[in-house]
Amino acid sequence: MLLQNQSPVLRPQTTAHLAQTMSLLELTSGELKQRIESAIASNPALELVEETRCPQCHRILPPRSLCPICSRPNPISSDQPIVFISPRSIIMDFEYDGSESDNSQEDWATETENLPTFVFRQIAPELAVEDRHLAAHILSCIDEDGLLTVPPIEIARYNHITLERLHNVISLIQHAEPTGVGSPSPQAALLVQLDVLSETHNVPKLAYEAVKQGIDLLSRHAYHELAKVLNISKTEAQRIAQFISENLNPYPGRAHWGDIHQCGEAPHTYQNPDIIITQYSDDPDARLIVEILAPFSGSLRVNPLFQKALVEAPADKINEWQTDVEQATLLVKCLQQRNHTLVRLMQVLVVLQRGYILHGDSFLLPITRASLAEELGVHESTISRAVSNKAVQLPNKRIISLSKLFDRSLQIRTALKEIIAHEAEPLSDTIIADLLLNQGFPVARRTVAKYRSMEGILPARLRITNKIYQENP
DNA sequence: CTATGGCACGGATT
DNA sequence: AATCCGTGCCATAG
Repeated sequence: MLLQNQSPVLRPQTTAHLAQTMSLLELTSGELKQRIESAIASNPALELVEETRCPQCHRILPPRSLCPICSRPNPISSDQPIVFISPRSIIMDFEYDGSESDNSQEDWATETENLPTFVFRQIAPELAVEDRHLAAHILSCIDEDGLLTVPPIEIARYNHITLERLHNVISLIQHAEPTGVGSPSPQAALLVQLDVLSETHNVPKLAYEAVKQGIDLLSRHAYHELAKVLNISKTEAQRIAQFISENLNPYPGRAHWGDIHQCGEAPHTYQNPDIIITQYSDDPDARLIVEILAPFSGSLRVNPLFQKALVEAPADKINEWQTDVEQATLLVKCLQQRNHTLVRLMQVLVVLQRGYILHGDSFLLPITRASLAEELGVHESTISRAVSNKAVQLPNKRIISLSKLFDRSLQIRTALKEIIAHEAEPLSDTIIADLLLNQGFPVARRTVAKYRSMEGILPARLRITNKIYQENP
């Protein structure tokens, strides 16, 4: 019966199988959840079986499986991490208490970019119902820096509304966390931040003017000119500049993503993890535990009862039922394939990047997707798909994009930041390139320049001699 | 003359 | 096949 069933199913659909596995691979757990929910809703042959729990640690487990952690004889230290699919679903609850449930929610909730979601949640209560769609639209236009790149007029025209109404909504967005998000320019973001800051803190009187009139001077560190414009002394100007660079952020979107300024519990993070890495104990040699989050508790399978019933199916239904079973089988298989791939991927990856996972940016090894693909014996595009769009939570509670583990330049960029942070006097790009070479990073001078601008570091000429850097790990 | 930013090419990524 | 990123070459600013 099995053969009868499967050969006609699998042979013609091998390509479909492959294609579906691929498409499942690149899904976030949240997206996967939706995908599976809709599949279950439309296909009676699919069944979600109940979860079980490990008697010792109460982890939720797939049915009939042993707890991957408690069942290990020696779980404490080993090079090999424990990697497993964890059906606990701490995932993606985009609902906020409002009575919101219309289509605009889908628009943004399914996006993998979560800064918009984060902001939307905050402003939702204050938002008029008819402006929700508008807010979602605006938020979707925000770039990684948290700035609104599309000119407001275009948005207004597109939605057929007045500029005034648009500006009301934008202003609401700007005053949400991170303050200034959704501003059309760094300058506007700074102004909003000053505005908010002045309600609770003592803001230098001229800071506002400095930003308003001297934004370009400020960014070039041209203090004498700034002083002239504001009609104050140069040291005054420097003080104001200092205040601004310490308290304001021209790119509101960058603040929360990478930096480690809050070490406590994870604050609002913009992205829900797909993978969670924890340490078994405080021992630095302790084994790493990698949980790949499945989007539902329990596990998915083809309903055996339905399959049995197939034999006695009424004549008019038999075709329909048959395809249901076929599709269900396919989906389950693809899902297993996805999980299998992810597990193997993480197993290798975690071993390789252990240093980074435990000790931070400067230990990141430059791994290429291609090399990993070779090691695993899969096509590189498979890795590429598996890696994209996924977020991973590290033991220190930071959530980063999985693709960061493949970032060839991060290690160098942190080294570069180190150098500049500790420099006694501004070093030119050429010298920095040499220093990096000594540390084992052969980078071109030109590239140093690029990394600098990436990190928002000014050219040597414009740096102050003994600049104090706020961000120190 | 030196330090940088812009443009374009080749390899990696998707 | 389209796109992104590191790099080399050249023009420009100081």
